[in-house]
Amino acid sequence: MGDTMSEKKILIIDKSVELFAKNGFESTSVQDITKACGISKGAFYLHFESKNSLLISIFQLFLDKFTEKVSSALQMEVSPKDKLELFLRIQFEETDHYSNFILMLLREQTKPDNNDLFLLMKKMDTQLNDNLSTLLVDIYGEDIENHLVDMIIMIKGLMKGYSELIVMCDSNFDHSKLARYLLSRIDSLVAGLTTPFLETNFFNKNNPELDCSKS
Amino acid sequence: MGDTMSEKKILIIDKSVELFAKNGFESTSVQDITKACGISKGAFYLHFESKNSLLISIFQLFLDKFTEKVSSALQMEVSPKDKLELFLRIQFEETDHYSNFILMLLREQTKPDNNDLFLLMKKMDTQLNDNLSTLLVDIYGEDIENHLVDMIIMIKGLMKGYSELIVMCDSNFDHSKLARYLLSRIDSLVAGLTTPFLETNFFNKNNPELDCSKS
Amino acid sequence: MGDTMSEKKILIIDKSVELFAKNGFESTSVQDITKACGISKGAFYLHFESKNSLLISIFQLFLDKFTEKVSSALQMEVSPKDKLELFLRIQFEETDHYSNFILMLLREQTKPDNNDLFLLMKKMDTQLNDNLSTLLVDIYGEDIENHLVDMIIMIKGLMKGYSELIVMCDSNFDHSKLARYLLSRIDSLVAGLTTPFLETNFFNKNNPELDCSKS
Amino acid sequence: MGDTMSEKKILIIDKSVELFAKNGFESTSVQDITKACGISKGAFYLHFESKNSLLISIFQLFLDKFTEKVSSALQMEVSPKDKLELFLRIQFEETDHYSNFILMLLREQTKPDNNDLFLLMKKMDTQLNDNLSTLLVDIYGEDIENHLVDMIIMIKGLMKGYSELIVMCDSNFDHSKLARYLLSRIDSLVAGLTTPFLETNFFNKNNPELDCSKS
DNA sequence: TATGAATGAGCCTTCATTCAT
DNA sequence: CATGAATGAAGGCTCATTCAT
Repeated sequence: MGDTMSEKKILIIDKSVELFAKNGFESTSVQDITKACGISKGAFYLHFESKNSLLISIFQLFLDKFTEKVSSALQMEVSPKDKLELFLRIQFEETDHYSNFILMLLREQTKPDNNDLFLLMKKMDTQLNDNLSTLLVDIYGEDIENHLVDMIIMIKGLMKGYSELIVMCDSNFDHSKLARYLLSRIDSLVAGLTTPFLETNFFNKNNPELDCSKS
Repeated sequence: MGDTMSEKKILIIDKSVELFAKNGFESTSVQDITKACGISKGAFYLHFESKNSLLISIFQLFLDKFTEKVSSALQMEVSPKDKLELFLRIQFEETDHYSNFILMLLREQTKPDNNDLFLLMKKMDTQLNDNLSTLLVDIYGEDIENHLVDMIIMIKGLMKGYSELIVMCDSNFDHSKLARYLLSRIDSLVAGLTTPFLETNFFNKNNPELDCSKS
Repeated sequence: MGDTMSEKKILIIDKSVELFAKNGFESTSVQDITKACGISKGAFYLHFESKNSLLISIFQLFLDKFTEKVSSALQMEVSPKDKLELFLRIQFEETDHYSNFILMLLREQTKPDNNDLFLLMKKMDTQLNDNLSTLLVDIYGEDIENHLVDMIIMIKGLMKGYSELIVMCDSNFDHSKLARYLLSRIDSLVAGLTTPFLETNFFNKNNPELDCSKS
Repeated sequence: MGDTMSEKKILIIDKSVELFAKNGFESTSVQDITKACGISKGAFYLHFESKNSLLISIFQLFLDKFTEKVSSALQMEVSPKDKLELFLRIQFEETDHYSNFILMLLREQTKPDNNDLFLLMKKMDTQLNDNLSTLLVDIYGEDIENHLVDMIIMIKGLMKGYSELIVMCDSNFDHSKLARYLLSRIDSLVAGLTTPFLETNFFNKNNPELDCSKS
């Protein structure tokens, strides 16, 4: 997986992302994929161990790209608020790109074989939480700490609300504008905070193993 | 379906909700269901026409209960704000109950046969939007109208954020307290509104047929 | 079976003849039959050992009625030619009545269980052959004997040709007229006979066990 | 279907013709077929879309061969009577080959899916009628026209009478001799014609759509 | 590398038959 | 006599995966 990928492998991934997104994982047969790629069924298994491992490869690939984008954004020398805006924009951009596939992913949860996938998704969510934490503290100072958990839940909620719009409609939203809009909403939310709903250590306390912070 | 259900039928629904939630619809075989119920494969078809119709029955059942609860809440003689609070609480309570199943539902979108299901979900979402609209105008007056679409998207996002928590963790949240908390957050959001992101007629404009307001 | 039949049993036979004729034996379920009769599935098995035994009962019943009609006709004191005419007419009348069912019967041939049915059909055909033999000799004298086998084959062919018409179309043919018409054709055939095609002992020689004279 | 067929496909057709003929279509499972062929269940679907489409393929195949044989015969430069003889011989030869299967075919009338099959059979019968019409007029002149419908019914009856013999027994009949024999019988029939039984336009009048001339 | 025929487990569904009531 | 819920074998079909070429 870490290897540079062959053209064929990339082709398979591209086409299958498309098909999975459109029809779902279970309803897309290996045959469908190979036909879309113009290759033989055998060729598929030359590149992937199984249909399931393809799914994991795709997600891994997505996660890698995403992580890289985000971390390079976070290293830029701009104000914390600009960083959060950038961060939000990246979320929307990536959602826009992988959207349907991501939606589909949410389905194939806990099957024994897909446990690897589950772990990957958990890892991704943890990253997201950590990044948001850091950004929020950078922006709003240490006073926000009592509200961190709530804020993260809410921000992810807001993002998901608009992400779904991006997925469901083909609306070509202006991601930059949307990011700025949400930044402003976040400001409002923070301004009105009084008593937190969730405890500060909520993420650590709940389901130490199967962490609750899964999105 | 409206009939009083036989014990067996209820058993099948209960177990299948559980299994669908855990493994997904496609990955749960009728065999799995009947085994979990301790009945024969044939017995399943005594109660449901098909695996698919079971899915629809479940959703219909959920929708009926939910609709009833909501509409009786909306008819209570309390302040608009109290109504919204009640409304939110009901969402969380119901989510808590059907949780995983609902999550799973979001997946089986495109299958031809599940078109009925899709329509049901669309209907439910439209109801949700309408109810929220009315409540918001009641509370914040006509000035909110320009922001209705954004507010609905955001409120649904916030609710979903916390709903997922309810689903993922087994945390016994205080739904009342959560509703009050969110009410306060909604106040903050409204207080900070300036320029809307989405147009007022967004729901009507996008995919008139296959309305975008699907959640 | 020899017993006088209960009303219920007759009801079942009537309805099932109809259904078998319309949809075929395999495609008609016991459920279909009991629903058409307005009785429970259990009641069916009170009257018939199995679906298969029902089939045999029906055929037996048909055969009994038919045999009786024919034999009473053959005992009438009329000219041999009139007897043949009567004989032909009965064939068409019965065909008209049981038509679709008879057609259907031709299908469920040799299945292990239906061996009884096969024997019944063989028996019926043998009777038919014997009757035709006697009548032909009565009419055309001993000279016809060399041609008996051919004549039987041909007469049955002619009858079947017109029987199919009766079955396929709903044409209300005048069975009497048709019988007279065929009588005339048979005359023509006999008039032109020269060298037989089949040997006199054809029916006895071929397949002693599984006699070839099956229709 | 027009393609040259793979050996495997031919094997499946051969074995299934045999099994269908012996047990009927409904009572022959795909499993039965594949077992008889020594292949796996899945392999069947590599060659045929469905069990039903196999049936149609077989019939189509038979019809093609048959049509070709007949039409090449009809183009030969011989006397009309010789043509009819040839025509009859071909019927018997082909019957001899596909025999039981054809018999079985007559059964699966009403199934929705088998509508294609029904149309094919109707087409074949219409061809048969047309060919016989032409041949009869060529041989017996225009005087026969009033009797065409009856003659066709009767000739098909005679043919069926002997065809069944071919099917039921394994008798190795001399098809040539049989054809000549029947030619002579047809002569006798024509010689004795007086008043027709069926009207000239019978085929056109009855069930214009679902023509009655189905055999 | 690449192919695609072949496999066989598994899926949804139907249905003849049984049996407790 | 009558019921109908329950059974489970069997049917048509799909599909991930393998393997000889």
